[in-house]
Amino acid sequence: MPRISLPDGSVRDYHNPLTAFEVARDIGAGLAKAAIAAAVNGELTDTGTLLEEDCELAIITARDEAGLEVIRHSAAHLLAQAVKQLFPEAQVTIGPVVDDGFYYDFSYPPGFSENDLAAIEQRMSEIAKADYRIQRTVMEREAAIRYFRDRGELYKAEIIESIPDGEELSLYSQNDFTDLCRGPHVPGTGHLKAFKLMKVAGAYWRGDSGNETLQRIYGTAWPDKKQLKAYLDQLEEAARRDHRKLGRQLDLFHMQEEAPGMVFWHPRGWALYQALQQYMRAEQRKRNYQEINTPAVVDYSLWERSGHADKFGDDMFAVQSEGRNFALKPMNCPCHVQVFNQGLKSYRDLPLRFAEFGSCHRNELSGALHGLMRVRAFVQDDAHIFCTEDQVQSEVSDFIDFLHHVYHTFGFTEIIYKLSTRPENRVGSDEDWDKAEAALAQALDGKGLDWELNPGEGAFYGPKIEFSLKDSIGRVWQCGTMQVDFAMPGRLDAEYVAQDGSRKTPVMLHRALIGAFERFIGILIEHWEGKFPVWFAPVQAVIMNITDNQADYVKEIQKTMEIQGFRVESDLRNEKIGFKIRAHTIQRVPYLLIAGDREVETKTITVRTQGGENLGSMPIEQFVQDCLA
RNA sequence: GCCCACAUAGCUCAGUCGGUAGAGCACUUCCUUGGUAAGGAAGAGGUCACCGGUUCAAAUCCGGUUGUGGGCUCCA
Repeated sequence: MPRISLPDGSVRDYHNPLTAFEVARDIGAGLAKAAIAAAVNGELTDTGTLLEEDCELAIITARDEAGLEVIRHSAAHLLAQAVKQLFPEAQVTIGPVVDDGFYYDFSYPPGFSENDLAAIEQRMSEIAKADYRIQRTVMEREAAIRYFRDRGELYKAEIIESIPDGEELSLYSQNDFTDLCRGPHVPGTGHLKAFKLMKVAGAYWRGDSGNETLQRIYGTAWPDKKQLKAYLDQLEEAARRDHRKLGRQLDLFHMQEEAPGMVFWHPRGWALYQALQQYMRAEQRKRNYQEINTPAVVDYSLWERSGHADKFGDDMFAVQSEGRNFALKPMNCPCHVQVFNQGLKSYRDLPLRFAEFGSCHRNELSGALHGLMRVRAFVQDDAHIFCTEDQVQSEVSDFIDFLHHVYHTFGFTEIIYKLSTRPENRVGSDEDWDKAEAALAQALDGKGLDWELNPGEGAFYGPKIEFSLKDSIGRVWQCGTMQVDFAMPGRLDAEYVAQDGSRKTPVMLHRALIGAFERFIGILIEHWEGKFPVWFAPVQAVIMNITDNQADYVKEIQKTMEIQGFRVESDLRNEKIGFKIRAHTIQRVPYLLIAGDREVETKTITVRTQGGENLGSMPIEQFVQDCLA
């Protein structure tokens, strides 16, 4: 005699056990038709779940966020069924829901091509149209292993073997296809109305690059066609912000075959770079960092002593000269310790903060390169803080304030915080790790930040906080970092004289705010869609004449402003003013200054913003004061 | 590095069945001196990424290399 409580507060009594679907049908035919899952006492389950006892029941439809996940998960099964029908020798592995969609990994050594996707998607549509019922069954572990092994699904059998004993194993069947799955799933394939296969990619079995490469097919799925279209439109919109496209359109930088993963900065792009560097330099100075500079090519023995040769090895560019082995530095830390080691340091000198816009080269895997986001030559806003253990937490706390100040200046509000803790292979005592991890966690908590724990992901020498930002299509890129290091100062013989006259090894904090200039600028280009604020814009204003009569006047104004340090260009081309305005608007120049006979006469310029607003005529001094200063 | 795809003029892209290449924008010259998102005309510009193969003939078909894009792994 189950008593069912519904979300609207109403209660229904039934004489016999019944399924969630039957309750929905009892409430209304429309709800029954839309039902794709159910929440029983808050737990998501199938609409076919039998309700035997009193419970709270919510019928989940495609409008619910949980419903969307169910749809995507079922779409993954739909994909797997279609693939098994078209490619019977393919083996299924896993098919989870991801942001905006789903994927399914198959073992299919011949590989899928993009042409196959169209056929698979076609078959998916047919299966969806047939509206097969999706049924859940439960199986014993051994029976399930046998079941999948008999069907040649060795990966599935392996997955089941790795599931702990005692857990209930559920299988979902639709027509000729059965998959191991926790569920829940939509009641029938007909509920899957709007999906699209996006791409095929390689992926490693169990995420290990030593394992077999599986074929991963990505897809997206939505409650209806309209939402699917909105999503596809949004992707197209995001592509317009792509920093590689804008980099070309705005003439900021280029890359070419002869220097894969390395950037040729053009005048306008380099202006951005300089603006960012000068800003960071000024902010660091305010916070008592001392700027240094260290060599880009360093004898390999230093990398052996620092431990990087072991861990970084192949990622370093080797340089040979006169029989000596050098490497282009992949990071700056060992060099900073060399600066620290010059002269005897006292505890009174700590914390000592060395900053360097350090040029690094890393021979990244060719497949990892990605526009400005992942390059082989980059400059970090790197700094190393040498301090005592007691100073760690306050330094970390100050650093987070610094980072927030900078990120907010650039308009970033969505920052992802991750704390990575001790890995299995590590140096340093457990007490050291306890202290360092606690210092980082307390600094994060002290700021009231919402952070994520990454257990075991820390560096071998210490724990770290990662600060990440998103690009235009939501990909997450790490920018800032704060790492505690117990190992390197000792390995490289850094020490200071403590209060009691003894020699002690300082703690070293590795930290960067923007991370790599290249990546950060890439993110900034996408963040602002190339419409940089005036202080940051490569060209802050373009002055243009109406006719040749004003050419000298325009040149004079350009000179005046350049002397004051502004980035100003003139456009004296024999073109109509509308043409020039269009050209520089497309180039995202914040201010367009127009000079015709009227302006020459009154010694003014007429100001138009990038957004098309007319600010009227004013003397050049007023423009500088109101708009540029 | 691995999987899939792509590479044609400075840029964005056409190029069917294998028969030696086309547009728009940009560029150069001339006309036009025009007041807030494209004035007009003419011209120049390509060993179709590179190397090899098939063929009477390759931008086109096949193999390889390099680079790029989307993922995986790795990472700032």
